[in-house]
Amino acid sequence: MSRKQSIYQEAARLFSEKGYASASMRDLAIRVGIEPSSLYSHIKSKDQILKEICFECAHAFNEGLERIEKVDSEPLQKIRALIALHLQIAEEDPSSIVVFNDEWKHLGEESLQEFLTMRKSYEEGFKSILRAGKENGTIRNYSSGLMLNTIVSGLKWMHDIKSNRDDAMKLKNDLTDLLIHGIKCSSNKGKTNSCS
Amino acid sequence: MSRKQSIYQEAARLFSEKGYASASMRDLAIRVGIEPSSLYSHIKSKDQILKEICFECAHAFNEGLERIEKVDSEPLQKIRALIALHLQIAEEDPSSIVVFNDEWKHLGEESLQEFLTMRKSYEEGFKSILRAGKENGTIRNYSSGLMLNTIVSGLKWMHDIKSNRDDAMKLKNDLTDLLIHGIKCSSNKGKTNSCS
DNA sequence: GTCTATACGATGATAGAC
DNA sequence: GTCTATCATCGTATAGAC
Repeated sequence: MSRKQSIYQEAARLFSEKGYASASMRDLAIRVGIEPSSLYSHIKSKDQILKEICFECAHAFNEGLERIEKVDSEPLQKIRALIALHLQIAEEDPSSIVVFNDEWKHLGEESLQEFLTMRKSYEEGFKSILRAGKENGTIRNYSSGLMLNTIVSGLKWMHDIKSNRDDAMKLKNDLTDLLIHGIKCSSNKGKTNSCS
Repeated sequence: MSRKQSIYQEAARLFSEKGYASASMRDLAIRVGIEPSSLYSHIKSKDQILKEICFECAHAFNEGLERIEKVDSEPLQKIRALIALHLQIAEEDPSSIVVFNDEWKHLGEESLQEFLTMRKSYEEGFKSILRAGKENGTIRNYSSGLMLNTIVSGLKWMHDIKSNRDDAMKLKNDLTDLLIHGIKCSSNKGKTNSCS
């Protein structure tokens, strides 16, 4: 692993543990094992690190969404796939996802706008799928914003599940089922308007 | 409102917006309308403000839980009451709840331990109710930690619902139903083991 | 209680030798 | 690329006049 990679990795861990504002470049240098000033041979600034971490995650979500949108399947199956996407991204890089979730507000003005635009775009795609499910009677008639926010928030604690737990797979399946049960229409013998 | 009260109120708003570490006493002084040094005639330190905000919320949750535990009602009804408690606390003081949710990790060593103990106690009470529901067949057989975390996380986004929205009540009811649907056993004609 | 003045440590970042 | 040395700035908090 290159020094640059190691800096980004340790930064994600540090930012996720202490928060971006409380994490100093001196802390980071210690973890990397060099002097603080040496960091700047590899990175431009502290803000730049935050920016890259946040946008890498944002791209992962938006690309995942695009992939899922293309598949021809039921809305409820697409929501399952989106939940799996969240769990997969969180499992692959738990530190980065915490930074993405909690520290994006420290992005600079211009980056922040771009970030929020990307988030908005993701949320709109997510809600479109929910709406399609409401229209064909497979998803309950709650506000799509309500369902979006509840599902996404309900997934945010999962990063602190150790992925080496032997029951990690069961946990992920159960969490998915719990959330799906919350929005799924209990199909009453094919009647499409059986949702409360 | 006393100056001290106004300092705490503005601090909660400031900390919730910028995060505890990024919020400076100079920022706070500007919002209150006095010089930074004057703050210290009313408060002991920045840490002290954080401490009071966090523990006030923590007490509200633990007292609410105790109240609910005493009532003689079905586990599922108690979970409904707990959800209502979260929504009520968030509605009463949205800024403080954000600080409670996101900034507790900046508490000092000794306060942090006490805070985590209180949280643990709340979580154990919450899980006991879930377990009772699993045992009498009204709540699905998921891990109680899984259900606890998903419900509590799923409620955390609600603070940015403006309480003056005319559909705020419907949103709260729908959110409650969504979460309850997730954990409720679909009762199959009285069979107690009808949970998947 | 509020002010002015200030102590003093920590911060992000740069300059320049090697 | 890494170091030592350093800068300018901002942080929390205190002292003491009014």
